[in-house]
Amino acid sequence: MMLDLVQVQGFVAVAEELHFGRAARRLNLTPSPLSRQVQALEHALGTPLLDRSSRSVRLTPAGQAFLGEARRLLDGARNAERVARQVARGEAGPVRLGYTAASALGVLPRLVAAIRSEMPGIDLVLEEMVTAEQVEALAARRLDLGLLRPLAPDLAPEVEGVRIAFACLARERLLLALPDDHPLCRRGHVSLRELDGQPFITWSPRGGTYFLGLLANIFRSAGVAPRAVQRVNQTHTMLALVREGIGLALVPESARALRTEGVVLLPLRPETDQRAELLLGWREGDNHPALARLRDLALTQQVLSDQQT
Amino acid sequence: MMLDLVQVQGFVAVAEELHFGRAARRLNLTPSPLSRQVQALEHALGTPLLDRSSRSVRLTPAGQAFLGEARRLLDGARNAERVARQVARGEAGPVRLGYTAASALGVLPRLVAAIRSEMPGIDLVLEEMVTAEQVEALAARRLDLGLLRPLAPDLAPEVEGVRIAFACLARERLLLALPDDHPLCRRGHVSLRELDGQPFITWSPRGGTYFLGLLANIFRSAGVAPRAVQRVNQTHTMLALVREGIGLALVPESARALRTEGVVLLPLRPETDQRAELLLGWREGDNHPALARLRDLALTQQVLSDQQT
DNA sequence: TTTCCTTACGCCTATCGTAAGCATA
DNA sequence: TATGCTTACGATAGGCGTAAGGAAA
Repeated sequence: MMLDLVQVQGFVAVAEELHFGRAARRLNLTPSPLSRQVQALEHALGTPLLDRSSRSVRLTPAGQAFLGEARRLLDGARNAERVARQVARGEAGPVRLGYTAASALGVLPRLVAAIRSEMPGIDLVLEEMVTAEQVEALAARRLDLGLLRPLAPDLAPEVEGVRIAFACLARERLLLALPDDHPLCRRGHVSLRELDGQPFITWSPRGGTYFLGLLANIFRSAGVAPRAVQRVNQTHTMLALVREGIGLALVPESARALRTEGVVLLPLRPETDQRAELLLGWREGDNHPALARLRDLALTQQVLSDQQT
Repeated sequence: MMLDLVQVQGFVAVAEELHFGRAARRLNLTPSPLSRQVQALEHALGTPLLDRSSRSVRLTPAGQAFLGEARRLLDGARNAERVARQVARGEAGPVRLGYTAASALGVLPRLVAAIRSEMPGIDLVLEEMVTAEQVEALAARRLDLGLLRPLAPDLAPEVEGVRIAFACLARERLLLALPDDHPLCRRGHVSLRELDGQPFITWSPRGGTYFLGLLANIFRSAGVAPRAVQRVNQTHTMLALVREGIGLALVPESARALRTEGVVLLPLRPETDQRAELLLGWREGDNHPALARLRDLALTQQVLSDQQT
C-alpha cells in the first residue's frame, strides 16, 4: 500500500554498486536481507527493477526510471526531517508578525532587517492591523508576534483564555506638528499653554484609541483644550493636513522618518512624561520555537531604536 | 535512520483530521497504533509535531512545516510507483534510437511522428551513427533500437555474446542521379549499359560499406564498370557533386525528399532486383518494455513507407 | 572451483487489536 | 460523566543473521 523507504534505500544502494555484497556492506547489512528488501520492493511495484544473474546485476528500464524517482524520494525524506528539526529549533519556518501603521515608520523596518540578517531561515509574514485586531489575532493564533500599542488599562490582556504578554520596545516623545509658516514656529519649541483653542487634527477611534487617550492626558494635565477639527487614521494623512493649514497635531517622534516638506516637528515645553509606547506582544506560554530568539532580537533592536531617536 | 512512510502517512491523516479516531478509521486502524506511529515519528524527528490534550489536537509549528514536506513526500512515493509501473508496461520511459544519416530522409521522421502520437509517454533519444556503430552500441546497451543497413553477410550479427535481431523496414530502389543538362537525361530512363566508363561518385568506406557492395553488385551483373571519381559520406553531398557535374551517382529513392535543384533522379533500365534495405535492429531477447509496441509501430510505418514510394 | 545472488531456518523485534488508564470539558 | 488520547499486554507478522543452495564464469 505504501512504499517502504528502507527498501527504496536498499534498492538505490544496489543500483549504485551493482553488487549486493558491497551495497549490503554500505548499509551495515548482510546481502541476504538486502536481497529480500529489493524483492519485496519489486513485488510491491509489480515489476523487476534489477536484472540479476549470479555474476552480474543490471538495471531494467523500469529500474533505471525508478532509480531517479527513488533518489528524489530519499532526498525529500532527508529534507523533510531537516525542515522539522530546524523549525523546532527556531532556525526556520514562517512567523506571522502584525504591526500598526505607525510602527512601520520606525521600528518595523529595523526589526525586519535584523531578522533577515540574524535569522535568515525565518520566513516573515507581515500583516498590518490595529492593536485590538492584533490582540485578537494573537489569541486566535493567526499571528505569532505583534507590534502594537498598549491596551486601555481596563482591558484585560486575555482573549478566550489566552493571555497575551507584552514587552516595551520603544517609548517615543510626542512632537507638535505645525506648518513651517505658522507663527508659533519662530522659536525652536512651543509651550503647551499656547495650544489652547488651537485647531487640532486628532485620531479617529478606529486605530487611534491609544493616541486619543494620550492626547487627552497631555492636554488635561496642562489644562488646555484645543479644538478637534478633523479625525484621521494615519500619521502621514495627519501631516498632510497640517501642511495644508487645516490644524496642528501631536505625532510620535518616529514621524520624522516621513520627512514631510513644509511641516515642522517641535518638542513641547514643558516636557511631559507622556510617551507613546510601542510594544511587542505574543501569546503567553507560546511554544513557537523561534519566539525566544525573536524576542531577544527585538529587544536588542529597542536599544538601537533609543539610541537613534 | 530513515523516515518511515507509514508513520508519515499516519501523521498526515491525523494532521488533516485533527482527530486520532477519525484518522485511524480513514486508515483502517484503531487509534492506538496510530498514536504510537505519530509518537515514533516525533521521536525520530526529535520534536513534537502535534499538540494534544485529551480534548483537542493541534499542529505545532514544526508539525505545520513538516506537514507540507510530508504531503510532498507521499505524493513523490505514489509518483515513483506510477513511473516504475508505466515504464515496465512500456507506456513511458526513455528509448535510445540510432539512425543512419540516410534514414533521416525518409523513414525516421515518419517513425518519430508515429511514436509521438501513438506512444506519447516514450522519451525518444536520437543518435546518428553508421550501421557498424549502431550494432556495437546495441550490444553495449547504449542503444535500444537502430535504423540501419544490412551487415555484410559474413559478419555475424553478434557482439560479445549479444545477438542483434533485424527486421526489414523498407526496401528502396536505387535511382541514377545526374545533372538536368546531361545528355542521358533526355529520355525518362537510362540503360545500365550506358553507364560504362562514366565518372561516378561513390561511398567512402566509412559509413557507406553497404552501398559500396550494392553498387558493385549492380555494375558487375550488368557487366559495366564506371570510373569512381569521388567518395563521399552523405547523400546530400553526393547530389551536390552531381549538380556540379563532377559525376553521376546511384542514390536510394528516399533521396527524392532532398529535392535538389538541377539534379534529376531516373530509374534504371532494365530494373535490377537490388534494393537498398533499411532495417530495424534490436537486441535479441531484449526485455525493454516498450520494444514490442515500438516494433509493431515501426512495421506499420513500413507499410506506409512502401505505399508512399 | 569460485563467486555471489538466493532460500531456509531460528531468533528477535515491531506492530496490531483489545482493554484499561487518565486528563479535560 | 463522557470523550478521546495514551499505555499495558498478549499474539502475530516481519526482518535480521547464519548457513546452505544453485547458477554462471
